Amino acid sequence: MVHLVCVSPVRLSSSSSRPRPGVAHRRCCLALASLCFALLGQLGFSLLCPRSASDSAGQWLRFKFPITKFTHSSKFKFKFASTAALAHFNDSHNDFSESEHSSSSSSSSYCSSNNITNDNIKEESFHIVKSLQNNPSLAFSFFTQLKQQQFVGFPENISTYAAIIRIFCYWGLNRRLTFVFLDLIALSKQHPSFEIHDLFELLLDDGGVNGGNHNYMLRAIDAYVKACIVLKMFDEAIDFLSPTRRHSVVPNILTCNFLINRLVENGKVDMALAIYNQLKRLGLCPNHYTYAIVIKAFCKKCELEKAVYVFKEMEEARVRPDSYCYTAYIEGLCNNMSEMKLVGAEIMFSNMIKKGMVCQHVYSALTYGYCKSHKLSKALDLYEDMRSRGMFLDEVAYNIVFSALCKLGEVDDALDMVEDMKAKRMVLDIKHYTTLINGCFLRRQLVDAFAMIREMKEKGLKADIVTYNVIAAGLSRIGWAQDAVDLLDEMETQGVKPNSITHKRIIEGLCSAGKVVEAETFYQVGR
DNA sequence: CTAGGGTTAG
Repeated sequence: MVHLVCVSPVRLSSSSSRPRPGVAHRRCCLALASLCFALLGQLGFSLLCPRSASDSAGQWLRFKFPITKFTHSSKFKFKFASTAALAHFNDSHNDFSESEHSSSSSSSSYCSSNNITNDNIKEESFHIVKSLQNNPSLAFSFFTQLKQQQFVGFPENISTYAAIIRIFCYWGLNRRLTFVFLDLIALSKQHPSFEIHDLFELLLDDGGVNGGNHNYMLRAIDAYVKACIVLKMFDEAIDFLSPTRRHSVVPNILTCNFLINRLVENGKVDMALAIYNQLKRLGLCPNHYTYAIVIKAFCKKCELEKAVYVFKEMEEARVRPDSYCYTAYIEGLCNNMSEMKLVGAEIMFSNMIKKGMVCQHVYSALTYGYCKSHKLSKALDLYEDMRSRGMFLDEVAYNIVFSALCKLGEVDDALDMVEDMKAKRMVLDIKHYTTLINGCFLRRQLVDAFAMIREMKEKGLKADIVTYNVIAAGLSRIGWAQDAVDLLDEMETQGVKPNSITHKRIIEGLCSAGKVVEAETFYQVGR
C-alpha cells in the first residue's frame, strides 16, 4: 500500500507556465483527493503521522496532488495570522510556492509509527488543514475525511475548525462555511461547555480573520447566522445581529433578507417586521428584495394597506420596485380573496405589463387567484397570454394549470401537457401526480388514473397523506369500497398515517356501496 | 437572499 502511494509522484510545473485550472480539473483533483483519503482511512492514520512536526503530511499531499489555485492571483498569499492560542504550532509551511519537491525523501517518514494517539491526530489535523490553505478544495475533503473518521472532536480540536474557517473565509467559499457552522452547532450541542462565541473570540484574536480585514470576519458571521436560520435557531441568529455580538461588523443585507424571509415563512411575521425596523435603525439600507419580503409579511397579516405603504417607503428610499415586489402584493391580494381584491390584482398586473415587468411568477400568482375564485376560463386565458409572450411554465406553474384543467374536467388536455413536460425533460413530483390522479378519478377515467398511480410508484415517488386521500376518495367514488379499505394496509406499510379525511372518504365509499354495517363498524373501531 | 402548486365543505 505504502509503495503504491509513493510510486508516481506528480511532477509540478512552475505556476507561471501552468494554465489556470478549470472546473473540470478542480473536480478531478477533488475526486482524486477523496480517493486517496479513503485509502488513507484503510491504511489507518499512520501515513499522516510524520516523525517531526515540520515534516507535515501536507507535504505528502503536495507531491501527490498538484496544488490548484482558485480565482485569486498568486500574489495574494494567504496570510495566516498567528494567535496566542495557536502559537505552539509550526508556521513554516505558510508559503506554498510550488517548487519542485523531492518526493523520494519523504516516502519513509510517512509510514512511521503505528501507535497514534489522539493528541497527535489533533495536532496533525490542524497542521495539515493549515498547510492546505492554498488549496481549499483539498482542505475541505481532508476535513470531511477527518470528520467521517471522527477525528475532529470537540472542544479540544477547535483550532482545526478555526483553520478551516479561515481558509474558507479567505477564498469566499460561503456555502462551505455554512456547512462547517452547521457542524459546529451540532457539536456545540453535544458539548454544552463550548460556545460558538468562543470560536469567534479565537478568530478575533487576530483582529479578525486574515489580519483584521473585516470582510473576512463578515463572511464567518454571515455563515454562522445562516446556519442558525437553516436550523430555525432564530433567537441565536437575531442575537448575533445585535451590536455587542457583531464585533462592530455591519451585517450583510442578503443575510438579513434570508433571516426575515424565513421568519415570515415560519409564521413569525411580527418578529420579521421587528428585525426589519431594527435594520433601518442600524442604518442598513434595505434592498428591493427586503421590501418585497416586507410586503409579503404585511399581506400575510392581512394588512394590505400597510403593504401598499411599503411601496411609498421604497419611493422615499429611491429603491425601484421590481417584479417581485409587485408579485408579492398581487399574491397577497389573491390570497385575501374577494372580487374587489382580484380586480386590484388585475390592475396591478396590467401595470406590470405596461412597464414590461412581467415575470413568470406573477402569471402563476394570478392564475392561482383565478383558480381559487373559480374563474377557470380566465385562468386558462392567462395561460394562453403567457404563452403568447414567450414565457415558459416551470414545474409548479404547470401544476397550477393542471389543477385548473382538472377542475374544468379537461384532464385530457392536462395529460397532453404532461407529455410536453416530459419532452422538456421536466420531472413530475408527488403534487403533479396527486393533481392528475384526482382529475382522472373525477372524470372517471380509471385507466388513466391507475396508469398515473403506477407511473408515480415506478418513478420511486412515495405517496403522502394527500395522495392517499385522493386515491381513497377516487376508489370510494367509483364504488370500490373494499379497495379503499385495503388502502389502509398499504398506507401502514408505507408509514403514512391516515387522518380524518381518509376515514371520511372510506366511510363514504362504504355507505354508497350499501355496506352500512361495515361503515358503522369502521366508524366505531376503525380498521 | 427569489417566491408560487396537490384533498376538503352542507
